[in-house]
Amino acid sequence: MSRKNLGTKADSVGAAQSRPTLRTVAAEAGVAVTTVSRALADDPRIAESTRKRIAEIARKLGYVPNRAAQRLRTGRTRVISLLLNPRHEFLSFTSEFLGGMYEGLSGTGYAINITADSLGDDRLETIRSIRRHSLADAIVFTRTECFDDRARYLLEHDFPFVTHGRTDFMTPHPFVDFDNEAFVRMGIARLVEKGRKHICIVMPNEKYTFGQHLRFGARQAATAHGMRVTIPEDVDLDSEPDEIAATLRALHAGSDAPDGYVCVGEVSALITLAFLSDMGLTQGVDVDVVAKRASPISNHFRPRIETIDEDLRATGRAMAKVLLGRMSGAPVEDLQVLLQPEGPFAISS
Amino acid sequence: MSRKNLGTKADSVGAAQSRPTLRTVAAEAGVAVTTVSRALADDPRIAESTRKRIAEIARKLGYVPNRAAQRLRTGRTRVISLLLNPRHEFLSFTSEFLGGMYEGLSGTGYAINITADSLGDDRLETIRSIRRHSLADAIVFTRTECFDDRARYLLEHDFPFVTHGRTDFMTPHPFVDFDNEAFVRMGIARLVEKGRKHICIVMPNEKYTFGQHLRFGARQAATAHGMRVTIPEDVDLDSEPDEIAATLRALHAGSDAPDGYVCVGEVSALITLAFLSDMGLTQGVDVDVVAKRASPISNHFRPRIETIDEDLRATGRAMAKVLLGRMSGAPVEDLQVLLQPEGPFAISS
DNA sequence: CACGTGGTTTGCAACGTTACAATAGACGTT
DNA sequence: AACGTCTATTGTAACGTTGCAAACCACGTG
Repeated sequence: MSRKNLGTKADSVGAAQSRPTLRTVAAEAGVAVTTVSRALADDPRIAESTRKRIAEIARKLGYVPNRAAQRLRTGRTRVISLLLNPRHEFLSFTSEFLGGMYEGLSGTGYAINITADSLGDDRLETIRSIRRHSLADAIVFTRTECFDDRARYLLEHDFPFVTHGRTDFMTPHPFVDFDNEAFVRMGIARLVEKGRKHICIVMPNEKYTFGQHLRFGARQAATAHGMRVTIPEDVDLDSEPDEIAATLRALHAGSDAPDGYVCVGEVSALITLAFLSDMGLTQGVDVDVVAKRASPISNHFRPRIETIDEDLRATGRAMAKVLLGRMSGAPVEDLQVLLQPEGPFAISS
Repeated sequence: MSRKNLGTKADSVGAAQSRPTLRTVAAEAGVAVTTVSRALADDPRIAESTRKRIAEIARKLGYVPNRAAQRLRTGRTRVISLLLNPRHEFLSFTSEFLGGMYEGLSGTGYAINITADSLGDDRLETIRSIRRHSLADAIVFTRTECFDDRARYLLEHDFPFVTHGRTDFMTPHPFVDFDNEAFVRMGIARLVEKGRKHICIVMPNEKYTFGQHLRFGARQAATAHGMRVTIPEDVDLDSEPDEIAATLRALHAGSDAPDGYVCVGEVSALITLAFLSDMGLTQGVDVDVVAKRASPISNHFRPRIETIDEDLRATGRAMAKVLLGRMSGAPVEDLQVLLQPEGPFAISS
């Protein structure tokens, strides 16, 4: 039971119960610890033959590297922090996106760590803490703002990060974004095809860069098609559903009410459909709705609406790729991805 | 620029740029490293006066403990792994739940790590890997099955875990569950109040324990109220929406069609409402629907349905509490939480 | 005045890994 | 035969923390 190790170095069997370490493997292979470390890291300085032999022995012994020791030694964590805002990210967004990131990181040894970015008052505090405690090698966040303080902080400290969405900073940084301009143009074009004359965009948010892109794309399309486009002010994605419904109602009450709606997300779509239902308006007759679909739940919305898709799983995968690129020092121009919308699709199922 | 440290021990200033360590603090305070370690860990062996003094110095120097070193030394990670199935958990479920867990763990120094539990073929492999690589101190998973292989494995290896949902194992283990029996009884009772005669439960899954509870509760309620309850077979939560709709349609086509529906989740509710809409059935007239509400999106469903709430945020918080309890060795009977449904509520907004 | 007795504090030795400088062979060149 | 020049491998020393055994220091006691 308590067989003690006597030899300090030459014990090839030794520690019966605990996990094998580099030393165990080295003893078994009759080489130095360093050699094993290098061999397993595919260091070219180790001869192919010994490399193979050591790999085989390590496999046989069931050796797994101790992450904590690696972290201590190298200072890198192999962890990526995903910042989530628990007040906002209650939607399917998170999971699809997460799944994609996970796919993209699988096999790389990187783990994803969830961090809520604003349980306290100061969301920067969370990021500072990640940096100071070395909790992650890189940070990802969403709902990027035009002059995002998080991005500014991370740029200043040269800490690897990737944003979902662009910023308006002069300094380029890695991002993955959805082409919301194209999205809104497509949405409006589709509604124009259907003969709609006055289109309401529900509900971009000026604060976020993607809101700016939506506005810009909407204005472009309005000019191109010579038609009316309304973007309600003082109300946005983050507003209470009641407020949003009230705004839509007010807009509808005026003369020249919208007869087409482009919804920028799934909650927006649900709210819009609820509004139409409450007002007794019929989709496809009185008005038409086109919405961004980012998850399968859109398929079940009734009345059916047409959708233009944002592939969040692909977004997550792209995010992972960009992250890995950032950490291996790829040039920033290769780390800026703009994903295109697909559609419009009529929901069939 | 390259000022070298000369003294090995007595350098109180030294390393200008890098993070202060225990040694730095010790040097500054003129005490041993061990003393600092103990002082910061509130070890009673350190005199109150020195403890305070050291704490103050540590604060001033901006000392933060190196997690990697702590992990290496203690063997504990301060990480909790949340297993998610990327094929299933695409819903708001995840985020609300996550938010709650995060709240519950905030201030404890524990981080949440996301792990997809079945990107490969074998979901146990993921868990083995967590155990073998010491990637986490505890594991959380959802969609618990009656004889869950994950739970069995973790029980066998005495690895801390908490399930969302119960199992049928004899060995008790920590869990947090929602009282689905009570939920379905409430749902049926409400439909009975509304004069409904034949109720369909959409769509529990036999495989999961919660499906069993739903069935059991439904049968109980059926007997109590002397009414008909149908639980479609061969189709469940995880089925394709098309199949589910087809089943509902088939059921509706038969004589004695259901006139009341209890939906066990938000997707189920959306699918049911879509089905009703497609069939031209009017909620509140031809049929009534009661659904579990687990996130704010239910509020926007139209036609409005009554809901019975599962508070996922509270679930997450309870989860965190149970986890902490498990890791500090609390008796298992204190680590079994059954949360009650609230409602029924008529959606107002 | 020597002597335990507690409460405090100290040094040392790990934990498992990797970076760095050094060394041992093998081999062709002068 | 002595010399450099590779290439493959080795030892040693950290990284920052905590557990353990030992030591210190008043202080009251016999």
